[in-house]
Amino acid sequence: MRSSNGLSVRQEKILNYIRDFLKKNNYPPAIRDIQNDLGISSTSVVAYNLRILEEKGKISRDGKISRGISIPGMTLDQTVVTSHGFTVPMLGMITAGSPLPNPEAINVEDAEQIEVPAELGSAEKLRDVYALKVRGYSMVDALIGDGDIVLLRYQETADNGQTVVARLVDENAVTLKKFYHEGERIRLQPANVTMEPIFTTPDNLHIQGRVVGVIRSVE
Amino acid sequence: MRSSNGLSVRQEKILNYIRDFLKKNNYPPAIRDIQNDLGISSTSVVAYNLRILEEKGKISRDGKISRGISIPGMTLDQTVVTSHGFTVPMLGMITAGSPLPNPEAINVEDAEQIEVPAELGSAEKLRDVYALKVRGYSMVDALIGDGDIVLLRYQETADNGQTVVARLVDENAVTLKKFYHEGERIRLQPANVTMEPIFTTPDNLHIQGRVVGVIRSVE
DNA sequence: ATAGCAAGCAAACACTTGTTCTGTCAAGCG
DNA sequence: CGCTTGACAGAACAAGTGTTTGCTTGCTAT
Repeated sequence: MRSSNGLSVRQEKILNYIRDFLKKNNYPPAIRDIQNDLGISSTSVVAYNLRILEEKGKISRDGKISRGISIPGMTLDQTVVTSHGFTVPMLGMITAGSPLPNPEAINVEDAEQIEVPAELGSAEKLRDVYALKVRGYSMVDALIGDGDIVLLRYQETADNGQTVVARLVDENAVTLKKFYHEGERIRLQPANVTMEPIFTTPDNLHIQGRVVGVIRSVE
Repeated sequence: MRSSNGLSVRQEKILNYIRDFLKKNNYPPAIRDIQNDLGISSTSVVAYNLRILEEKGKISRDGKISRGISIPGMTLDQTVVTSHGFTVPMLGMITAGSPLPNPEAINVEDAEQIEVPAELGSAEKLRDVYALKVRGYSMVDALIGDGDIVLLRYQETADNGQTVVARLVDENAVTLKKFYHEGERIRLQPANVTMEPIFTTPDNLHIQGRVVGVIRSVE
């Protein structure tokens, strides 16, 4: 049984194991680490599959040298707290009315990461931050336009006037709007004079994050 | 002889060697790698100094495990296709009418550098890019608000409709406006319905850059 | 069936590599 | 002067680790 990328299940497991091991320890695993932790009966089987992984370019090895495995695309970098941005996962697109996959359901590991300028916040502040690409013009009066990337901090509550990603449970829709709690009801206000607000109840609303930054590329 | 950080010369050499080795190979060096490449006579000397480096927190080790050295602050990260952001100098503030120091006169080296997401352009495209912080609301209709950081590519010409930093020679003023070349005259148009355009001649105008990106932090 | 082959198994082997033990040497100190 | 301590040397040892070899399996094409 093979998966779509042409690797056997075992090879894929090994590859993932190496990746995880590297992330965790910052040095590569030994063949016997792989063998034991994946429950493989013999080191030669691991060696055999590593050879194939190398032929396919998934890993590269420094022959004979212990733990001489590395994964192309993974590099050891000095993280300089002061001058570096941080990366946040780009989880998709948002349009008024279009469904957005639940961030927690998404494999954040696999999501494309985008770099965020340090000016937009410290590492602390950027915890639980993700990015969405905006489609449409419903927030132009809030200076958010089509094609902009919005940075969102995941939170389930908001203050009046904040711009939030709101999920309407019944409609199963997700939308980017300004949030106003008005007595018993919630008003979701587009920042565009030509558009009407949406009214709903707290029951029907799940806030999925609040806008903390905007990034735009001008061509 | 010790250096300012309390490490002996040899310890510092070892530390640097480990760092370099990691960058180069993406896996840690063995004690004998260190020994040979630094011309140290015995593995025990290396082990001795490694112990000290660990006590001082400069490295961390996974005892007994071969090549189990890592440097706190260096982490193995998946570099996504978007690789890294780039830094551009933050040269100051811009408001309609306020003077802007000539970018070439500024010591770019000394300017505060801000990090730019790779999404805003490749290294190639970001050549000659600088940043300014926007004061005022003259460009709100172009989705640029007070406090936004605009990224500008230095260029002396522009196409109609592009947002540029324009210096009015006679007035000795600098302003962020949309650029329109209309026959013999130039129209500098604020993106704000409540504000009037400025008309001038090509002689009196020096374009100092064009907006290529916007970064906003929302509190 | 039978040969071929990918994949796996088990054990033995040899090289790597960290550790430890025993000294040496110079500097600081009462 | 004898003692201690930091730094280093050399060598032997014990794990740690990659490789190799020979032997199954199970499947597929001939």
